[in-house]
Amino acid sequence: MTMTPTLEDVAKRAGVSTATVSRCLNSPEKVVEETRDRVLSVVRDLGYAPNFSARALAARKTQTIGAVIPTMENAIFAQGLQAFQERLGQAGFMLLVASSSYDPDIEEEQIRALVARGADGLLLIGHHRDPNVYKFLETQNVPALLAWTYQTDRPSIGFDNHAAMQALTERALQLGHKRIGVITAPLASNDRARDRVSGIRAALKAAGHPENPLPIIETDYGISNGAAAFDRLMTADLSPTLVICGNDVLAAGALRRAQERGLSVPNDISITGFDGIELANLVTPRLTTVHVPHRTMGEAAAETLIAISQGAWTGESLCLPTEIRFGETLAPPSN
Amino acid sequence: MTMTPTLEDVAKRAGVSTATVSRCLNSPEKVVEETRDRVLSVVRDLGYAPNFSARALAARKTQTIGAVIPTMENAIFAQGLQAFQERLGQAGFMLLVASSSYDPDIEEEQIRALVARGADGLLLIGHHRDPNVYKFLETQNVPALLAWTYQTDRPSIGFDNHAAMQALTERALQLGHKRIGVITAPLASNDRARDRVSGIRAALKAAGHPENPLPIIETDYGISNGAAAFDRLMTADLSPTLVICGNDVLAAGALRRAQERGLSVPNDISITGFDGIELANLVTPRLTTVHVPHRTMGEAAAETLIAISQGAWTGESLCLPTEIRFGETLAPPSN
DNA sequence: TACCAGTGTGTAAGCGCTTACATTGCTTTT
DNA sequence: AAAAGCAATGTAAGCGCTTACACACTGGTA
Repeated sequence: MTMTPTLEDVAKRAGVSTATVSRCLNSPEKVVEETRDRVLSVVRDLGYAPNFSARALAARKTQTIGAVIPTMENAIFAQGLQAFQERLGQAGFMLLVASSSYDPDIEEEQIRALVARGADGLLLIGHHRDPNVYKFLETQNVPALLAWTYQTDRPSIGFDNHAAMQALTERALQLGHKRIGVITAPLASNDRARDRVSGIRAALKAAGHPENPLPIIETDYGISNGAAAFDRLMTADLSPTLVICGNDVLAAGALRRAQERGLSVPNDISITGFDGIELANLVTPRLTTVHVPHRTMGEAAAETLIAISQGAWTGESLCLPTEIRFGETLAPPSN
Repeated sequence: MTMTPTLEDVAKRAGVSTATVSRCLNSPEKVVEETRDRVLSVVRDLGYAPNFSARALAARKTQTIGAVIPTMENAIFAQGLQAFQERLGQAGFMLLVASSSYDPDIEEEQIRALVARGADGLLLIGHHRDPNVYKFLETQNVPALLAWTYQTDRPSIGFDNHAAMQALTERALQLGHKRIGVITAPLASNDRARDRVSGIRAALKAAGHPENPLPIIETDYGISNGAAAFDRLMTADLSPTLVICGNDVLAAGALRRAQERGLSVPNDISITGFDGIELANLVTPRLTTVHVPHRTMGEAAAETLIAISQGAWTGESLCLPTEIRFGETLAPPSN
């Protein structure tokens, strides 16, 4: 097994010191052209690539940003993350991604792993986590930016889940809906979902609705889960005229099952989503949903994190506007 | 600014040597319980986290696997990658992801970056790339596993794009289709797309079809792109009775536009997809498509890469079976 | 009692880089 | 012609870990 070439190998072969080779690679303007050409051609011949660990150890920075997201399968995060990584790449940063499967313990583990790997900064989803995690990040001096949420007490970049869902619900209530069901992602491990549900409750309360018997079905992400949840909602005593879903995927599943059950949407029943992913426009009829600017958020997150890592940051959280996108799944109740 | 604690800080505070602290962390059974407890409690107090770069440098392995995928936004890769990373995580490996936006130069850059970061192995999508890239990987002694493709000359794990598409096309031809159009991802930068199109051509040839005037529209990933491509296909002289799409997303876009144009699918026109993502089942009517076992592939890829990195690998490429999933978008031509 | 194996720790030599500082050999300047 | 400045390069001290090896102690065993 051949050893992979090191800086020293290059230096020896080019007849210079390791310092000069290092300079050729990192600040070429400090080396006279002749030397530089010679060194670089040796680099090419040997197929030399710098050892990142050694470089990071010596230079004390990694040009790496870590992100822990709940899942990669979710189109929401994928799109934002893609934008995030593109922007990072432009600035010469790499992205380390880990996913937690919505499990706080796994998330903490991943955060520690990313910090250990020398991430210059971290992107985290949502705001709710064990205070020790935040303490740990402070001790380690690793800045963390929260996304998909908006908080004033920590650096964050996202939107107001509560207010957005409240606005959508109010709109629906104005149409006269009284019997309402909710399908949401599991609340225990998902603060965005909780914020959205609290937005629904706030709207109900403001409209003077009885608040107790709000049927809520919690289920994992997935179209078929949305469909199953819809069934459960319909077998409850009260058959709703409006089903508010915590995200578009669940809504798409609910919509499909409604149609399979012979219900006409929105004539017999209204259904709303949240997120505004492409899927919302693809189903028939198109979903009425809350549109979230994912790309913008991802790009802004990258810029913010880079700024933080360079010590140039104002410390302001950013709240992006969301907007209700009207499809054809929301209408006044028929009875 | 407080310095983050090092092994030595812990050692000093616990009154032991750095070697002992290191042992407590990496092979606890070698340290007597009393010492270990003392050390670990100091670790906790100080919020110590090992410096990964230093560890990697000293131990000469990173427990990190890199992956370069064309895009994160694509549900196909997302699902496989999620499975990949889950399996890696179980084995104590981390995943470094980079995306290339389907650009070979960017891909090469990303590969170099991942290698420099000490990836113990790489997951790459597809097989076609500059020979120098493979040479570089060999020089660096970094094993690479190709996925979403099946090749016998290099370690790979995937499926036969050509054969799968050929099978689907043959099936369609048996129904009597004569006028056929194709919508595909850009061929230049995507060997899977090329393989699929060559599968179509092979089927046409085998069935004795004239091969030259096969209208092919190349377009980027995206539902609206699929729709636009469908329009272009229909404005061509020959209006097809069958539109074969290179992936489900393009197919979904084509389907939607067909319906918007007042065409009944599959009565007036048949449309097929490829990939078998959830989307295929969500549209109405459901897509007839080729189903690819993404999770299985992702998991197998993880296991293979771990095996390779531990020197325990048989060297066999793996070809997973695909299967035609019949929805309701394929039927005999009406005229 | 002297010897040994076994166990728990310490010592110290790297791992492959970066970078502050020292050195060399020119040009300029005075 | 000597002093000074400057540009290009070399020297070597780490960065924070892992781990081979050395060492000290224990409790058998001969």
